[in-house]
Amino acid sequence: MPMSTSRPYHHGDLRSALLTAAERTLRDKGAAALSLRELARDIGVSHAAPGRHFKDKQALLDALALDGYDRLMQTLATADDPTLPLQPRLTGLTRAYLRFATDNAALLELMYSLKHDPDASEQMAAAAERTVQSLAAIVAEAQRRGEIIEGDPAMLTLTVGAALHGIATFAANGHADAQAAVDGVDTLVHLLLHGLLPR
Amino acid sequence: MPMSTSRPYHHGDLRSALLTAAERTLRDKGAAALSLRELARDIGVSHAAPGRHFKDKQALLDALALDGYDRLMQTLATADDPTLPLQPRLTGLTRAYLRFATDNAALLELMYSLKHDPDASEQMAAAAERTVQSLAAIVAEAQRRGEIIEGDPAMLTLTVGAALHGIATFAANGHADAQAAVDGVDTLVHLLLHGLLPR
DNA sequence: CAGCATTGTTGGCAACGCCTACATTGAGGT
DNA sequence: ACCTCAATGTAGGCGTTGCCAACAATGCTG
Repeated sequence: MPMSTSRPYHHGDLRSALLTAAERTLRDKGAAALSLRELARDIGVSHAAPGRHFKDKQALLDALALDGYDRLMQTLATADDPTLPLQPRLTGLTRAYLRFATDNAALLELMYSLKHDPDASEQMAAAAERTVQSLAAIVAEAQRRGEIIEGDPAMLTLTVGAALHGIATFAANGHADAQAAVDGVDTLVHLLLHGLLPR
Repeated sequence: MPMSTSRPYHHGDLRSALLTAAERTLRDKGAAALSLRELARDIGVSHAAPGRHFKDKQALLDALALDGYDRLMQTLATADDPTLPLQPRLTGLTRAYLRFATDNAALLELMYSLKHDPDASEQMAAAAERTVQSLAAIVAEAQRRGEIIEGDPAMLTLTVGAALHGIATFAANGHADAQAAVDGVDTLVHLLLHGLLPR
């Protein structure tokens, strides 16, 4: 493998090299600052080479977002401890989501961005749906155990999911101080479970 | 005013014309598809004219976002009925926010976007803060009336705000069907108030 | 009415996304 | 072993964009 003197004509794994470099740029300078030509320069290939692997700039962004969903789901799966009672279990999940959101703010924004290619949008929706499903499973299980009230599990999931997503985006955008948000997770989950009305 | 034959040298109100046209493009084709030169063409001025009113493309986007905050706050203020008990009051507000989010999805995405000019970011944060404050006032008032539990009002506000914001972005992004979200508002607010635990 | 700040115009520059034609490579079939 | 061919990378060009500088028209203000 003659890699020391002159780069071989074929890069070998340009596609993943592009994704890695793009992820870095996304993290550092945001999605709008991402340029295919600049990526090509950084990697050391010609300006048209990326076109072989992504028909579009948007196609690359879509791939990045899809990978983000995978990583998010894996993060949540790792953080989830099914042996815990509901409240600490949700608290842990929320913390994990919050950390992911603050660590990957630009990526999260991209994942939730409105303009993806129609077909990529389907994959996106499917990925999001899988994430929601894992939450729905937790809710359904808690219902079975009698830990939480009965009622349309989809609505319960939607409510919990909305709260989690909301706090995560607040943290990612700095609308709520990140550390304050993390500290407030216990309270937030508690409020979600016990409600705001006096008991 | 010689406006019939040849446009006068000065447009008269180019700044607001730009904002209006930009709003339309934003709604139709998204923020990324917005081009200063195209706006200038549509309005009928030279391609450099917008530069007199917005130093940057980002400056125009920032102005658009700030206007969005104003409109959102006005929408919420109009929808708010302080004479109502907490639950229907919150339900009404949530519905209004949901409608705004679905009617102005691209604008909302822009408003919550990460990359604004630093000074514009301050105004942005201030605008968001004002919106949160109006919600905080409702929470505080409900606490005074004994309608909801005591405790750090900031945390209660954060929780409610996160849920509202989450459901709104879900609806705007189509992750939850818009109509389903609207129909679910009653349930969502009810869950927020009563909690998920059995009583 | 003279001067000057405001607002618009023209032209140019570099960068970008995307396209087409061509070059190099590796893998599979005979 | 060869030959073909799809896959991958290169070179160049086109149209558009954001931004800048130099110049022109306008209208306010002393």
